[in-house]
Amino acid sequence: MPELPEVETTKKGIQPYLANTTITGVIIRQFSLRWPIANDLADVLTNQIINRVSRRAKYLLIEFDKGTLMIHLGMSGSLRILDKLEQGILGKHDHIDIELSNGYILRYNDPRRFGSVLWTSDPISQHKLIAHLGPEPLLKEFNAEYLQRQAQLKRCSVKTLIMNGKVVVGVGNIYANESLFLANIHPRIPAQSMSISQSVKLTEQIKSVLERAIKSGGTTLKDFTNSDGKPGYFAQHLNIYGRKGEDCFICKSRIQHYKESQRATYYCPLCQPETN
DNA sequence: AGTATCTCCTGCGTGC
DNA sequence: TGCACGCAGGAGATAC
Repeated sequence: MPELPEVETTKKGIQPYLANTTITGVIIRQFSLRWPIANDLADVLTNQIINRVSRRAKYLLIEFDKGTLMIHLGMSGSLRILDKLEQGILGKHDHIDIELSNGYILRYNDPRRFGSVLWTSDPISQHKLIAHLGPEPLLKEFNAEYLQRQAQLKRCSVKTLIMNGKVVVGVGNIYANESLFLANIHPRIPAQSMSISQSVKLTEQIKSVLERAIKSGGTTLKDFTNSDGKPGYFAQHLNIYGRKGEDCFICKSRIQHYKESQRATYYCPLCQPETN
């Protein structure tokens, strides 16, 4: 399940193979993703030159003179660069191949098909899936003062707050759990009840956990063409996520679990008190 | 208008 | 061994 660090790692991995190449062909084997693939996508992309690859929230953006290809990996999507020897080996759920003038192929695989591949000729910042998004978590505009201000405007829990893409992008369920643990904040407290010092700790920990995950994801970059296409947090040490009933690494309390907005939520009752 | 719930999908773990 | 089942989750759409 790619979160922001996995998307960033993917961007860094594919960028060197894509920039300044021409798309020579596109093979689409499965049109039914989160949104249907446009029937003319292959025609639109073929013969276009890729200018650069960027990222906004969890969208990978492949930029051309005429527009942008927006790729979201959803829950289970991945992108791989394949060299000539690998191109004949087709795996299950290999939905799209984008053939490049340098001989490599960019292959999109997505078992659960929650992802999307969309073309837009709009200025990307004005696209409806992008325009309303909150700040990038690693930029300065995401800070304690900002988060505190947003928290005052919302009637939801602090966990729901930081997972809201209009407030801040890229904080998925795993990193929401981890950053709240590291900031010693109970996930269920009302956002409005957060103190300034808690906002400070929370923004710091969100940035820290994402930055560390990106760094560890980077270790897979060197064999990106041969990797399984799923770099990321698996290699990373998780303090709280998925550890229901196990002992907290800090205080040895038993880690608790409940569901919040249909999402698995974990916390340590001692490290993350529900009252201040 | 702001929140909460629903929804898409396949792979995996569990229990019989 | 195999089957049925429940669960997992990003985030837009839909329902309140």
